[in-house]
Amino acid sequence: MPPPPAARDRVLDALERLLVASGERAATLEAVAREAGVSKGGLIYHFPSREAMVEGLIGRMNERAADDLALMVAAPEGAVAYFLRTSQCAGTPFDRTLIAATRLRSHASARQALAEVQRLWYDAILADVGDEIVAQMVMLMGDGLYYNASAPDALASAGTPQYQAKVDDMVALVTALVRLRAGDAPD
Amino acid sequence: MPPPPAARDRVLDALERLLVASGERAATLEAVAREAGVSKGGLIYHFPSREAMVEGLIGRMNERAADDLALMVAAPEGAVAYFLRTSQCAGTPFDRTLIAATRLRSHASARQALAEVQRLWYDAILADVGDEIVAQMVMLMGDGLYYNASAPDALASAGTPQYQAKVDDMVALVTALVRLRAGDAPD
DNA sequence: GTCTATACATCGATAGAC
DNA sequence: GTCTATCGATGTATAGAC
Repeated sequence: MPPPPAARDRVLDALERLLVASGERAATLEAVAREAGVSKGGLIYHFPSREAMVEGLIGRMNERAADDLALMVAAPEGAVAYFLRTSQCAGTPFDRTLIAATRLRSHASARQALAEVQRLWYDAILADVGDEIVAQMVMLMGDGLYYNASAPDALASAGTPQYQAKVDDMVALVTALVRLRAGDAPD
Repeated sequence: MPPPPAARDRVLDALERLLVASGERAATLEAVAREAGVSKGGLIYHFPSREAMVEGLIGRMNERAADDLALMVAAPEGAVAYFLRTSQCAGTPFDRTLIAATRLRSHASARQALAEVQRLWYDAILADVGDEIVAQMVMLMGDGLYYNASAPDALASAGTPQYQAKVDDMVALVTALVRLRAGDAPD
């Protein structure tokens, strides 16, 4: 298969930046084309409609999520530690794509894709901790980390040593929680 | 003080519904006016610009958040239990207003108002659990609950007995975690 | 494959009748 | 206090040159 045209990826990059920084309202065809450094006509050659452009971003999100999931299940530190650590959004391409996708939740296909990613994450986390409630707590914490990291202001402070340490503490607490549930169940 | 004009509140109600169900892009002046059952001119009498309408919603969010915080600190079950229980979004007016406000995060004033609400919540939760990391975990879980509840699909399934029980389990686990941290600190 | 030019709808906002 | 009518700007999309 031939490499995808570079302009197509530049358009999706631009779309992501606008979505993350300014929300869906700012991500018009004109603004995206300008941000990508192409004309409106050039953009529309790659994505014949706005909806197609949105679908293109969702497709990219699915691809990158699959790659990330493979890293997650293979992480030597465990799925939970990997999940919480990467949910703090250090600014990887996948982070940007995922946050951009959450700005498109008014589109049913984006909601569906995000729900599927969440399901896969949950399965991996459950396999790691072996406890449904703890797994759900971890999922909620991951959602919360993404929610907080996705504020345009917060993106700067993400990945600082203090923040890193905080997440490490949380991982330790979750581990303690798993031991607590497995070891001395009250009843 | 005279009662605020009913049309003004109807407009904000309509704005909330559109934001929650369809996102900011759908919340145009025309659509909001139609949903509220007034004309565009009638809407603009109450909110002279779209920005003023957005500020109106943020103002309502601040009012309702203050009321909710008072309930939270006075809750006999404790701030954490109250916080997690209400974060599952049973569909109260405050829930709708808060979720609608999260759809406006591209507006700096909305981000600022939401950050302030979070700060007040955090203080109340910290006072309850007395442990910074646990308090931050609870905050993240609350954000996660709101994130998941705010999907248009999810609003139906919120508040079911199963969901209620899940949150109760999480409250119990947090309580156990607090005891663990307070009682037998490893070092 | 990318551009310019343009059509047509809809947006936010104004003016003025009632 | 609410309406209708309308403006200029901007939105998505099309046609066709290069």
